[in-house]
Amino acid sequence: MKEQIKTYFNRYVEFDDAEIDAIYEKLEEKIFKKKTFLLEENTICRHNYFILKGVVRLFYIDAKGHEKITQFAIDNWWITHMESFINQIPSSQYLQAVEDTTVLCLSKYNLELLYKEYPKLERMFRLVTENMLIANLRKSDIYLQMKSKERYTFFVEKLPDFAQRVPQYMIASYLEITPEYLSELRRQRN
Amino acid sequence: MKEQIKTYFNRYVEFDDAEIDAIYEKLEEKIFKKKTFLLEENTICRHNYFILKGVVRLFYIDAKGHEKITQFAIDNWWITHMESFINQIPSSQYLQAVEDTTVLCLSKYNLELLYKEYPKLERMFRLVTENMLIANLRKSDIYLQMKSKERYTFFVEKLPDFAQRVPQYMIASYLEITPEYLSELRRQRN
DNA sequence: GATCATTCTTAAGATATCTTAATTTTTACC
DNA sequence: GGTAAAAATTAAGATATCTTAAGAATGATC
Repeated sequence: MKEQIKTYFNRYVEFDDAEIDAIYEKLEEKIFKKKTFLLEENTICRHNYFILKGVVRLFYIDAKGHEKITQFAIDNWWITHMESFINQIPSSQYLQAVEDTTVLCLSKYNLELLYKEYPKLERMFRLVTENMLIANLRKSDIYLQMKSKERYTFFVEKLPDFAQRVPQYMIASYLEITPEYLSELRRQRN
Repeated sequence: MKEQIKTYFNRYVEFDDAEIDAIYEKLEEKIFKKKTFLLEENTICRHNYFILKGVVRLFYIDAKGHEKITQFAIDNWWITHMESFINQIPSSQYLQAVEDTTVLCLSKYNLELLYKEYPKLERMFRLVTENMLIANLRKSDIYLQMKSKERYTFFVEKLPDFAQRVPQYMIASYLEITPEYLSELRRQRN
């Protein structure tokens, strides 16, 4: 487990083993069974989660009572409700395990401690956050340019890791399509 | 001008005057006349721009030849094409002054130098990037939950600074509405 | 102040996507 | 292996939004 996080961290900034050990000590490993909530609506998100293995979704319930998925995350991704975690305010969304998921929990408190002690970590998260921002901007661009059908083929082709581990109605939700319409799109040849 | 950037920087991290001076030296002030391009499609974005005064838009031309605006920025905002700037790859979008605009240009090269010399800056941009990410996620949520009409009233009410300085067809583009349809929405009382 | 360019509006017909509701298929569990 | 729960499909009617094309209004320039 420590190997996995070490490999990940060193992709961004070089940490020596002592540093990794010290950081690792502040992380708590936890298992969330399928359908378990890592975070519920209206509660403050105290952790940023690093997924060692599994799938997690972030979603909210809309005015009509339907779930709308805004983010998925799998192995080697960080997931949290950003606004809630960063500003320590109540979350408008839920974080839930889509399959049995093992995570490393990094509390806001420990993170701030670590930032003080290891400025390198400031750099790492600056880089990680930049990547998240770019990914997010890219997602917006895709939704802006593509119709439902294209979004679906794009998703299935470009993110097979997700497409295979997540039920179709969740993909529909993430792609901002009703499950019924996605079903119709799939029927149209190809 | 230096006062303005000092105030801005100190909102995130405390810098002393010597540090501000040193950072300020690496910034180049520039004026872009209305309709001038700060960045053109297919070129690498070499700078991150801090807007001292003015309005800038980020947009691309879609398959049908229509301009699609993805971001606006006004006084005291950073604007760049993130993916192009961070990874120094050709940009898929244009950056253009909507009105006469004064900016401070921070080159990728100078930024990397400054990161090495002033780790505090690493922290500042980590925080700035987090805020950008949160703003972006929030924007996505809004587009997900609101119909065109609501997006428009939301925009006009919540961002009057933009609404007043930008022509209506640009607002339409930013809100992902055709100008014709926005016109119709406005006619519907209120 | 006239003229050209830019921006905004109007309206009719087209289309992508949703809603609802019922049915079928697949999966999970005792 | 049978039954209940979850997921996926089908179809008909409704609706938000777009497209096209033309005209009106506003603003900028000599």
